[in-house]
Amino acid sequence: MNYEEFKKNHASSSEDIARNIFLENRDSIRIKKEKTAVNNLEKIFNAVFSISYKKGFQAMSMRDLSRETSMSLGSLYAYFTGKEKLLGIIHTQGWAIIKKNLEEISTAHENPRKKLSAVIKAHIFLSELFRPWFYFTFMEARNLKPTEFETVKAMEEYTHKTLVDIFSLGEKQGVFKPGNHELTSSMIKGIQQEWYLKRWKYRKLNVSVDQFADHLIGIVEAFCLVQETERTP
Amino acid sequence: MNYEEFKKNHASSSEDIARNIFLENRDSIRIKKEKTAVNNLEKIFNAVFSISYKKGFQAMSMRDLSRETSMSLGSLYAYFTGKEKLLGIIHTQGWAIIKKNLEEISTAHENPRKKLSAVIKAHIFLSELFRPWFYFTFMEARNLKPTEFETVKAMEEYTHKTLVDIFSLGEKQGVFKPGNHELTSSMIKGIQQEWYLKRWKYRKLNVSVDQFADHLIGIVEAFCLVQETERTP
DNA sequence: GTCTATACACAGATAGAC
DNA sequence: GTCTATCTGTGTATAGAC
Repeated sequence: MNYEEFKKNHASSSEDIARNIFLENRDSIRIKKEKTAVNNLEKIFNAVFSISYKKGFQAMSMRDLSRETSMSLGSLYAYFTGKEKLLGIIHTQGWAIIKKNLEEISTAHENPRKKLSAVIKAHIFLSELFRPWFYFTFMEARNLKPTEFETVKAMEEYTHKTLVDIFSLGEKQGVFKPGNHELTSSMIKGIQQEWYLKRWKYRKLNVSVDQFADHLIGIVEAFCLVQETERTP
Repeated sequence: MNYEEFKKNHASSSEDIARNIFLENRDSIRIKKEKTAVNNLEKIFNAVFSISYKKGFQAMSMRDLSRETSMSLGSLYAYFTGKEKLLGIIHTQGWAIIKKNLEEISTAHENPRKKLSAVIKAHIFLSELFRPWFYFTFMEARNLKPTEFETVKAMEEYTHKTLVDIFSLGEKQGVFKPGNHELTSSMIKGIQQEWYLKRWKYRKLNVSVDQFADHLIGIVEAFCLVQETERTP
């Protein structure tokens, strides 16, 4: 599985996401016509990502957002009740996207080695496909209300646990070496984060998402796979 | 070398740092008595880290800072000309600390394997020792003026290059396998960042900084060291 | 549905008494 | 050196015309 294939199976356009947000927040959105609402929501979220990427969500003023979307302040407030609500919507939606897609993948494959590489790749490909959502969710998590922040941490632990379980399974089957799987999994997550946090760096180094994913898998397998020589002495 | 040993050789107390900041910014600081200035600067920086950690530098108001330091607004402005200047001082000082210490280390050791592990460890230990500085420098880099932001990127490339050079040297000497050293180095940096960005997680997992560093080195060596069996067939 | 105009709170920053 | 009081700009948010 490479990125192109992954994209075909998992692509939801940013229009689909906007529609989803519209449907889930119909009560707080004052606009009733679906087509207009979805269109403008898409514009709004893109603008939020663009501005927040440069200076952070806190530093983004509603006037900035108004300028970037070419909508007036008054109009903006017809789409969400306030800046905090806007933040909440993005986080909720962001995690929904990630969760939905990751769950699909981690259940596939039997063989631990294949399972491991599939899950690691899927996570990276997903972060590439929804990069603004991943970046935003990581960088702006501090601004969340405690209850919302808890769901973020829970999600972090869920993806972490997925990896740990695969390592444990593989160890039991004698495919992976024993070791501190918690730590190994955390470090893998750190590298995955590197991909979407420092996208500019890899663009500059001319590294494709497939190269990046394969390199990571190479490192992980070198560390955890039981060597041929050890299995057939 | 473990963390305790490292600490003894490299510890500058937060008072030392405050003194350094005082000496380097004497012209913009209105307070003349060294003892008072150093004392209050220390209090100020600790407060900035504490508040920024929770809600970010942008969201921290001068009134927040006044409350946390038990100093009045007027007094604060005797120590720096404005909020932006404060940000600049922290970044400049942060990078100075990191650079000074890393340069000392990367010149030691001849053997590439030892050199690699020393540099990787040193970086992690340093980030542990000056965690607030590392965390702040990473999370608040977006708020810097372009010129200051450039020095941050330059520093990032400097530490990156240090690793790449060690891998190249080791490859030439037949100690390390050939491979994409740029990518390997980047991934190591990602893991190092993981340590100071998610400190809460490792506290919860009960992982010490020594364990973390050793585990990382284990992974890297499994991947890049030329195997015994390959060297003596 | 979208706009302009405006209310009101709070930000950063300074002046000047002590 | 430190304080209180205050200036001025900008922020979020809303009311009401079109």
